Amino acid sequence: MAERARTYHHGDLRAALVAEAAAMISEGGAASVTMRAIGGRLGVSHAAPYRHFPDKAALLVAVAVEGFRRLDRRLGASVGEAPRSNVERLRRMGEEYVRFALEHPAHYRLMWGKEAIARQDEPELREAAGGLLEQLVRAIELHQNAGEIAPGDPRSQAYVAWSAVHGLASLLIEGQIDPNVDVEALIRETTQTLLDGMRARGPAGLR
Amino acid sequence: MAERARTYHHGDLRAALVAEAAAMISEGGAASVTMRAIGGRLGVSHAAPYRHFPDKAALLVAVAVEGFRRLDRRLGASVGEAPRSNVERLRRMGEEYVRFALEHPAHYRLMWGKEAIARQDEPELREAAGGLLEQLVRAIELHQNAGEIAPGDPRSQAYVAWSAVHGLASLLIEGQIDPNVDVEALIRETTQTLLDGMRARGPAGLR
DNA sequence: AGATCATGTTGACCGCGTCAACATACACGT
DNA sequence: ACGTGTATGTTGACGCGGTCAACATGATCT
Repeated sequence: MAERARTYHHGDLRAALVAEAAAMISEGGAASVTMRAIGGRLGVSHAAPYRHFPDKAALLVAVAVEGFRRLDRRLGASVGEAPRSNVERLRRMGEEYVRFALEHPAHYRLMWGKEAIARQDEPELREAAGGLLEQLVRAIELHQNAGEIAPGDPRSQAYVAWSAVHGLASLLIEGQIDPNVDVEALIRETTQTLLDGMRARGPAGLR
Repeated sequence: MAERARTYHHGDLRAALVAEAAAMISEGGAASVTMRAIGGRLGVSHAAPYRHFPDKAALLVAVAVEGFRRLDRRLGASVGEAPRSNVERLRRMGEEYVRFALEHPAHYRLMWGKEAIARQDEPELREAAGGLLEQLVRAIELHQNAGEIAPGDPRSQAYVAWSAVHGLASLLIEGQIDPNVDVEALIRETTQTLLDGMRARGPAGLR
């Protein structure tokens, strides 16, 4: 981001808008992101963004989508180096998921701000979030085949796992967790409990 | 709510504001809650609310606090009728927690909207949310004493459990879960997996 | 070169949060 | 009963932010 700001036309305003919005979210929280401010920071008029996004919500959706993609890539990378047994993949994905949220709290929050975004349908958003789920499902299937976790619909198991890490991430981000607790330990305990629960059920059967 | 609207003074505007705001949130989502609109609906001027709350955030905090209290009471009630063994209490609390969120999505969302509320410190809010945690901790201790779940710091276990149900509630509310899945079944599977994970760990020990 | 479309700019509108100045009514000591 | 102070409401204004319409500029294609 160093070779423009020259003339009337910007070059690639759309991308710049998304990037700048993401940056502002990280710096000053979602409230600091204003159409006018973002335009100003890019040396462009307050209405320029409307040439690329129908409204603010659409811009935010784009930012959220980018967040999902980033998270997706990161989970993929974290799993690459993991041994493929002993639910190690799943564990790493879970831990990495929470860490991502902790590193980018405002961005993560935005990804979930249906209220703020309104567009719950936005196909792009659904798709981006769906990618995450897919990756989770694949990891679960892998562990299932290895007999490391209980058989069953991998999709619903994925939802369970997702719930656990998303919930923990939310609690941490929103400051609901006593600052004295050891966050890393809590993350480990959460994933461990989750994985224990997903391991083949005892003879008592399900339910 | 039927015997006022008579004169200059309202009687108990403060309470009415909180109630009305809560109602509007349920009806039209958080975005529909505006200081002016709420005043209008109560037959009062647009600035009247400022006699009771320093700003909008404060009003929303009050609404959120009320939500936490309601949820707290509800969990307490659900546990009352439960057998006190076999992690039944914990299971019911978890299921009831998620149901509450599903029944009052906008309200539930507000309770977590740090971004929307800003006041992360607000002692009242912390206290209300803390009450929930306390109740959870107590249930866990009870089951621990009965040897039904693993020993260990009940507080961190409570965070784990809270994470799971809060995460599931969020996913459901935000529409991240495939509408075709059986929600009730998913709730049961989530709590079951969680409880299985919390049950006394196998001989392999922790971690 | 000329026409056309995409991209920016300017200037306005409106709603919302908030504040200051003013109004009213209730409470309380006399 | 009677003032009078304080809590509670009202009015009007300000500024900000989202958005739109009208206009300007520049790239692109022939």
